[in-house]
Amino acid sequence: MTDASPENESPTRALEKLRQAGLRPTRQRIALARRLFAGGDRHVTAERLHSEALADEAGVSLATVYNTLRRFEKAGLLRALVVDAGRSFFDTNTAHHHHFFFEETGALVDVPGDSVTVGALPPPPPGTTITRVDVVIRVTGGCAKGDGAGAR
Amino acid sequence: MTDASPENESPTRALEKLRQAGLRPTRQRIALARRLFAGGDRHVTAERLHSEALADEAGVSLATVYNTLRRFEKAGLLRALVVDAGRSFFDTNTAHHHHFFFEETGALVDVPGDSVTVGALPPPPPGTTITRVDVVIRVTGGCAKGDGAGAR
DNA sequence: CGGCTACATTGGAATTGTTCCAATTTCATT
DNA sequence: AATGAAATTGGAACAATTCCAATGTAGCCG
Repeated sequence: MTDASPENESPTRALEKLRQAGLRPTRQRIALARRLFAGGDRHVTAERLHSEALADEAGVSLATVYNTLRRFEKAGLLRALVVDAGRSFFDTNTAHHHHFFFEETGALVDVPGDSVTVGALPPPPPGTTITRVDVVIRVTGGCAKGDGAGAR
Repeated sequence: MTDASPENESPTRALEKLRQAGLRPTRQRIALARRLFAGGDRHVTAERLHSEALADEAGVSLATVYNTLRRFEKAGLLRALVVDAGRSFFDTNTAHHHHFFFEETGALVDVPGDSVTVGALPPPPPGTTITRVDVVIRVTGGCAKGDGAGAR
């Protein structure tokens, strides 16, 4: 039986990620990395991850959650995105993809595969380079499940 | 000579907008509406608009700026957008269009015309309706001018 | 006009999400 | 085990925004 819940998941994947990023594998980082990378793709806020991590044996302070998320982001393990005022999401899927945003619930869900294509891009203003193109499809009315990672 | 600066601009357009939205044309709202709607399209933050409005005769408090922006938005006179953490922009162009975001300067500029086209949209999750699709093209390196309204 | 009422404005306090900081702890190496 | 660099932590500091209760004003009605 292969139980993939963050709790029981072998820390292998988490450790890999940390080593891959050249980050010291501390107790806290491992705990956070497990929660982030054990299952499928996730979209978490700092607060959410923190409250989850409280359940873990090694308590993790909110400051550390913020530090860690920022480090992970800088290391390319996460992508930050801002969709509504006042909170940032961190997306464990760093590949190029887009999002549904449920206006009522504030949930964020990956758009499956390549079902969004941006046609022509305008030339970037002279002297600039495009670093990334974000598409957010705002939807309303659904029963958005908390933290979806969309289809692959 | 047709001077279109907010100061001298006849309040006609501003008043129209207010009446159109069924909002009481108070001194403060008129002042703000003039600044917002007198020239071309704009992208302002609350703080920015507030500091501009201090120059106007009728002082406008920050609280009122926030109230007014929210009302204007609800009335469809403005569109709010959030691009980076910690501040909202209000866009006087409520038509369907997209944006360049200058990562260094935090400036936001309209993408000219229809030069971005979103190809296929995925079906919205069951039970939901798409309210809007935002495309943000993040660029870096340019000498972003403060508050651009892009080409038409 | 004078006054009534509902709506607006205001300053300041409160909230929220996030960053900063200085002191302590932990990791990795020797 | 000792050491130095890097990480963690609680709490203070911050910035953007909202809330609140008191005051002011627009518009209406007689």
